[in-house]
Amino acid sequence: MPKPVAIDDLPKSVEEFICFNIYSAGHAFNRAYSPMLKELNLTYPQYIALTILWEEDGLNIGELCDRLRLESNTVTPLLKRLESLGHIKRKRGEIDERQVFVSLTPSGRALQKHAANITKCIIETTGYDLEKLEALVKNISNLRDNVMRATAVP
Amino acid sequence: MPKPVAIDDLPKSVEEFICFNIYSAGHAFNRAYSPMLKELNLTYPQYIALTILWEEDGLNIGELCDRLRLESNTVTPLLKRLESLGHIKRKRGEIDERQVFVSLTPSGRALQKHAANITKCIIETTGYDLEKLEALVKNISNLRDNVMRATAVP
DNA sequence: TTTAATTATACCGTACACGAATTAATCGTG
DNA sequence: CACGATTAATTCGTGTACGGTATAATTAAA
Repeated sequence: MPKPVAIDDLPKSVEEFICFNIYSAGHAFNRAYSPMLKELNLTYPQYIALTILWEEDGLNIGELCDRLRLESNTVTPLLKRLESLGHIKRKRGEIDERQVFVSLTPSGRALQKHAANITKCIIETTGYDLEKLEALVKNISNLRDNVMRATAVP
Repeated sequence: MPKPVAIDDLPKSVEEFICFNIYSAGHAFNRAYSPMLKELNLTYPQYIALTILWEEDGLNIGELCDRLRLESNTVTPLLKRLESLGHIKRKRGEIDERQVFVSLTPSGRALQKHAANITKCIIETTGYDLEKLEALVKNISNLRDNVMRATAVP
C-alpha cells in the first residue's frame, strides 16, 4: 500500500508531474524514431503494430488493440493504411464474421530486418544501458497497468 | 557512460520497449484525466498549458512551446481554442511584433481551484506514493532530456 | 425461436502533433 | 542605409487518438 497523498506535497509545476514527463518523453521518442521510420515510409504507431505482428502474426483487430492499448477506432484506419502500403492483409473470420484477422505480407515481413538497428539507435539516444532501461520499463509498465486498472469501467 | 548495447540482448517485444511503455502509459494517463477534464471542458494538452500559465503568466508562444516540448504549429491552434473558450488572451509584443504573449483571463485563472484535486486523483490512480513518483519523474525527465539532446539538430 | 442483449468492427467529428511551406518582423553585414 | 539571413508565429496536409454512434453478426433469454 502506498503512503496516503499529502495535499501540501502535491507537485504544482508540470515539470514535476509524472503524466507530463511521460507525455513529453513520448513525443521525444516519436521525434527520435521519425527520421529512421521516414526511410521506411512508416509512422511510429504503424511500426509498433508491425512489431507486434512480427512476433505473432494473424491476430485479429481486438487482440491487436489489447496489445497496443488502443481503441479499435484508432487501429482500424491505421491498419487500412498499412494495408494500402502493402504490408498487411485483412481477412474476415470464417467462424465469426465479425472478426477481422491481420496477417503480414512478404513486404511487411521484410521490414523486420531493419528492426534491430532501429532499436539499437533508439536505445543509444537514451544514454541508458540495457539494465537501467529494463528496470525503468518494469516501473513504467507497472504504473501504466495501475492507471489502466483504476480507470477501467467495471 | 552507459554500457555498450549488446545486439543479442536487445528487447524484441514491444512490451519490453521503453518507448512503447511510455507511449501506452501516456494514453493511460490521458484516459485517466479525461472524465475530470471533461467537466471543465478541457483537453489534457489544454490543461497542461493552463498549468504552466498558472505558474507563470504572460509567457510568449515560443516560451510556452519550450516548456510544453511542442512545436509552435501544435501550440498555436491549441491556444486559439483556449482563447475562444475565454480562458486566455493573446497579444502581439510591442517591442518585437513577431512575438505573441499569452495571459490568463479571470475565467482561466478560476480553473486553477480544481487543480489540486485533479492532481490528487491522478496520483491515486498510479498506486504510487509521492516519494516513488518523484524518483520516477527524475528518471523519466532525465531520459527525455537525453533523447531530446541526442535528437536535436546542431 | 423470435426477440433482446452483447460483441467486433467501422464511421464520424474534434483535437492534437508534426513536417513543410508561408508571412511578417527583426537582425547582420557590408 | 540596404538587403539577404534569421526568427516568431501561422497555415496546411497527413496521421493518430478517442468519444459517440452505427452496423452487422453472435449469443442469451423469454
